[in-house]
Amino acid sequence: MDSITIGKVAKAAAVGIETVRFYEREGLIEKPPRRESGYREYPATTVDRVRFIKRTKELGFSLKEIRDLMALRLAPGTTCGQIKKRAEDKIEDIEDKIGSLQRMKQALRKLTAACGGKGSVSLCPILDALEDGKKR
Amino acid sequence: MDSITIGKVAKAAAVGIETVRFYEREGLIEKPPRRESGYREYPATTVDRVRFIKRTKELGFSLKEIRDLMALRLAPGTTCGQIKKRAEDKIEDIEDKIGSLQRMKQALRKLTAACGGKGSVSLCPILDALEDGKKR
DNA sequence: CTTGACTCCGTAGTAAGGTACGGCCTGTAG
DNA sequence: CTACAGGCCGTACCTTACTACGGAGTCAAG
Repeated sequence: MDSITIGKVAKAAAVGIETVRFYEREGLIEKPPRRESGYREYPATTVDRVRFIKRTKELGFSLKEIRDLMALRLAPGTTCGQIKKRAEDKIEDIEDKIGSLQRMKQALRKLTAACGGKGSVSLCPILDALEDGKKR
Repeated sequence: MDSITIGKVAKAAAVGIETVRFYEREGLIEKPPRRESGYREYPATTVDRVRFIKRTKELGFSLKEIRDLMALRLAPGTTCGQIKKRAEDKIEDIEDKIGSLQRMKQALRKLTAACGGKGSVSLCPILDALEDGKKR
């Protein structure tokens, strides 16, 4: 008897019970067999699967991408290179996001640099610059 | 007669009409006076306001933060320094996000470096590492 | 005057990733 | 045997920032 209940899975993987049920609904984990009572009976490996999801999510993959990744793992003929490609694509995604954030930061830096911080809002160069568009 | 309809505001600010109505509902722009027919009559300055929202959003502020910012602008006694503080706080937010993304990227880099890209998925060091937790 | 573009409103849906609720049934320790 | 913890289900709700829809009334050009 190595089957465990949903509560144990959740606890072991450090997620909520509702999250496990949610992942099941979303097709991220297999529908487990049930007891007579309807209770889910998970194999111990489900914990690993949930942890996999959790870690992969932390690397910036969406649940959809994770589902794809797992399907890929099961598909016959998938090579390691295909997985690597996903990871490399994700690195690019992340780099794009970083670039975008850095541009935001630069723009904000310029604004704060222009603002001495003194005086009333009506003269604030930050608000001024944001509102520009036509006047001034 | 310098009042304009919602369509003109939307077009001039390059947003959808629904967006303008949405901003009104959300308290980001004033409720404009109406014609007999119910049509909104915007002062031309509304375009600047919508543009302000748009630009500020592009710098990473949420609509809620933008609402606060605008309230601050109207509040008596607000200093330019308070606005500057918001901008500086936002820079910090952004830096945090960048840091988090950089950590993700590093982790992904390590994974892809470990993977030659050859062989079947069952041996993929990427999937392996993500699943670890206990086995291996 | 007619036509077609514009606007009105309220409600609902979208994506993402869960979280919560309520009412009921089950499992188990003491 | 009795609590009480744990699990079941379906549905609704959360956040953010919109976007869409339907059916109606209105405006302006020709």
